[in-house]
Amino acid sequence: MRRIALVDVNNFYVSCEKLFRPELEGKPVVVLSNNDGCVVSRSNEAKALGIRMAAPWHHCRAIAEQHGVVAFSSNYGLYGDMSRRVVDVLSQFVPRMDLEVYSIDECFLDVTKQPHVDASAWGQAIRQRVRQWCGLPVCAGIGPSKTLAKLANFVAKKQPSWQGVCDFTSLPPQRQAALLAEIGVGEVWGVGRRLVPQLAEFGIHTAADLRDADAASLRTRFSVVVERIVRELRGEACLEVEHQPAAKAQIQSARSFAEPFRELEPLLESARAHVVRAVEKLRAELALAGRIEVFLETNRFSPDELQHHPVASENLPAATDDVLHLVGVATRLVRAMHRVRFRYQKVGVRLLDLSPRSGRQATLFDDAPVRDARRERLGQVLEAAGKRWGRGAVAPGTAGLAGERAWHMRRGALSPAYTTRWADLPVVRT
DNA sequence: TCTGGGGTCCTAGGACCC
DNA sequence: TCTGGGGTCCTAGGACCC
Repeated sequence: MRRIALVDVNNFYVSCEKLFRPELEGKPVVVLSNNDGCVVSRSNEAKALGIRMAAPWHHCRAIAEQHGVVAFSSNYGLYGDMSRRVVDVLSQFVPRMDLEVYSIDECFLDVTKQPHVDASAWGQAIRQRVRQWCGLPVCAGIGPSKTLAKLANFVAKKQPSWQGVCDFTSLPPQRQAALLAEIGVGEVWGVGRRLVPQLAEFGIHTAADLRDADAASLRTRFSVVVERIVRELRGEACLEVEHQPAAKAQIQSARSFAEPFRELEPLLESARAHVVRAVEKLRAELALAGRIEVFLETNRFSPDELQHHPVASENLPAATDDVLHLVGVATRLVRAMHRVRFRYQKVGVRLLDLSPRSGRQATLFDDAPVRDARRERLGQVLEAAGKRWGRGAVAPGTAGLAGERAWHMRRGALSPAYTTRWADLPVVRT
């Protein structure tokens, strides 16, 4: 039987912030999304106050003030660095081949080949070492499939008696069934809020109900995805632990503004900056884009606002990572979509049809290998400058330089870059 | 006043081809 | 008046994840 562990950090972003602010222990703390828009991480105390995941922050203001909730803007530099440290520790417990970094705060570990008799003790050892070396609390769930590992992790987190580790594989079948019967079907990985009421029509309310449902008829009614969830719940590993991340199919850069704009110019600047950022990511992927898409959005949440959500895209004559060419195309697309009567709240750029850079395809009428070489050199220089002085330090004309943009985002409560900037290192007093 | 950003996968349906 | 069968490719939309 396969044995797969899911290890994740509890309340990850909040735990990172609390690590450097120990006086916040026991206090309600939240971390907000970009633009300080939504709550994306909550301490247990904040959860207890009824602050919901993804709740708009301005809806929580009253309760936050009343209970002294401490809010942070998201500090992805810090979280990314802490994430790498956790992965480093986990790599000591399984070969790199058997480790999948699934998200910024979660890893799947394939422990099938591990010789330990007692997976719970092994999980406790992981907890102890991550706590000691990174200062972060983690939980572990172990199951015969990824879906059951996820559920075991959920159980380990919710029920204190497990002490943060639940090995589903070691439980007798009746005990497994009883656990699954306590868990709402919406907690199952892959069952979202739309599916819950539709499954209820089939009399499926708990994880146990879903496991025991007729897989074939669910496939007909829904899709192969739901069928696969059923099989995974039965202990059949349909999903592998993938140690190598799959090549990206698309790259996106988009942001809401602090204030909406009618004018063309800030939209152009923003779109160009998104192209620059997307190309940075593209180059980091060692990939080329075959198509670019640009979109504008008005404020979807405002019923009084005139709505406009145009999308425009263009196939590129040859797959490219040429930032100047892409800026030119994006500029043209934004100009064509923009209408002055709307107040735009968001601009975004997507690079699609990605292909590996090594497989670069010249066009039939490729007339300018010399220009290509110069453009390539320019791309490298921009990339190096961005790494050295920070993103947006150097940008193609009128992409707007960092620090002087009218369309910045709100980030009112940002914590220091404790682990990634010398000036922000915490000082230890003796 | 104030509602994130970045992804993936699946399916249905239309256009088109032989 | 009759109007196949099989296939690909593309796009839009829906659902999910963190």
